[in-house]
Amino acid sequence: MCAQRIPETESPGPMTMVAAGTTPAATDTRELLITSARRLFATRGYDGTSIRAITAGAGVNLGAVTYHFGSKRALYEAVLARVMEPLGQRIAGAMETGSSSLDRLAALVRAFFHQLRENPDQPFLILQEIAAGKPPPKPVARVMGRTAAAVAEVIARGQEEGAIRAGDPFLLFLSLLSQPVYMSLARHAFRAPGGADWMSVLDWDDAAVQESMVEHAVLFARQGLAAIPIQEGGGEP
Amino acid sequence: MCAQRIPETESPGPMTMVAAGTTPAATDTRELLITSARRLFATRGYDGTSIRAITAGAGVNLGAVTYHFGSKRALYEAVLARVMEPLGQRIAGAMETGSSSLDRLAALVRAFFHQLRENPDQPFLILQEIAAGKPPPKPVARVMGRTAAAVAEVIARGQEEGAIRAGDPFLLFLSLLSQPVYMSLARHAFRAPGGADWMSVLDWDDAAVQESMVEHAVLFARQGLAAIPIQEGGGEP
DNA sequence: CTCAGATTGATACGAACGTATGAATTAATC
DNA sequence: GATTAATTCATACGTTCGTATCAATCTGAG
Repeated sequence: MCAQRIPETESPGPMTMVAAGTTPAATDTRELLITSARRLFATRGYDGTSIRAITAGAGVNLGAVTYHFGSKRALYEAVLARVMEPLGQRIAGAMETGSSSLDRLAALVRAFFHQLRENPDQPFLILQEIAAGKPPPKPVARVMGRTAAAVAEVIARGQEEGAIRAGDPFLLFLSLLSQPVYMSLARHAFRAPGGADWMSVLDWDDAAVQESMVEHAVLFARQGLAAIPIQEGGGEP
Repeated sequence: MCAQRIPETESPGPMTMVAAGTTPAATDTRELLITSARRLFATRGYDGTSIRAITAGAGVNLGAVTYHFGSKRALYEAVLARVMEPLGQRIAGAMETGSSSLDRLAALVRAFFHQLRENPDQPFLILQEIAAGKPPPKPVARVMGRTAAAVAEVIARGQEEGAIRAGDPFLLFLSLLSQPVYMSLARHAFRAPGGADWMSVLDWDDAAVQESMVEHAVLFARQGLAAIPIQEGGGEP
């Protein structure tokens, strides 16, 4: 079985013709490239990662990126697609669990946390381009779009049932998502060398601490969503 | 013959000991560079911005960056310091206002929002390096450290008073901060070209929408912090 | 075995990068 | 006006980048 070129989701098909066939053994090179690129893009950023570093890390020839993906950019998108796929699946799974709307949303937060814990590089890969001012890459936008639609619907239903407070479902979705994303980011960002004293209280690598962080975020989100009267302004009760 | 300067840390005077009080008109170049660099770093990222682009944007000579800052990196840190300074001041101000702890923290969220609205480039500049896997630059870490300490103290006091629910003050601080940061990021990230249908509901540029976003986040944070009994829905520890 | 196509390999190329250098110019002091 | 330091300017250097090129090698079908 031989031969293919630039399969993946998007199909620019720059170079040779595709002799539609099964995946060749050489697909190994593709996988090696994606693995190496994922690691480097996450730790050094897109612009900070050279094709030479990627191919060297993968133990393949310099020309492999051009051959298998057509360009550095296309490889980057392939990495993002690979990264977003399990996230999207996990989110979809979380939205089908549980009984009440609030439970479903709590499951979403948990799913996000666990996904980001198993793939610590994920928030970096996703936020990188966004933080650099560019629009989110296609694979990211796609999964985020699907997620937002599904979550907003659950939120709207919860509002009808009276379990979730009034408010724009999309804004509530953003507030929800902010918890796992921001905290996973902080988890790595605040691993300061020399240990800044103001965060030395937390040992981010301790599994128990991580679990308590998840529970904290779930509780925070749950309270933030709940339809509960809260006294505004003023002082103490 | 050239002279050396490079203040290294941003605190001392711009350059050599100039005759007291007389700022050489050439300090303009420094400001022009910082302004141009800030804009470009925010919209293109550090690696994506060349010294040539910065100097061209500032209308000054190519060598100006090396002369006034010593290196591209030093200019970047100067930009960050410039950016973080008003943020830190605004935060400090917010923490001194209001009566109750909850109000103080609500003021903090509001202050963050308004700061980020007036400086839309700020989250990009701050998150860029973090998202690229590097530790947060010095000026960022400094302000964040001060903020975390102050906020955690207010939270701890609120907990003693019974106004704020139990929980790690630092985690609560992160949940609090996540609201303005994440939403300001989303505000720009989701300005999708072609308008993704799932977010077309929001017109991010509408001032009223922005204000409602702030109020939403404040309410979400307030509810999330509040010491309020919440009925546990399904399986919660 | 043969051979065409798929893949890998070594190398080249032009562009862009950060920085260095030293002359030209400006501003301040005497 | 002369002197000197501060700053600007034009240009050069060495490196690294993404990509292109094309020969070498591998693989499976006939």
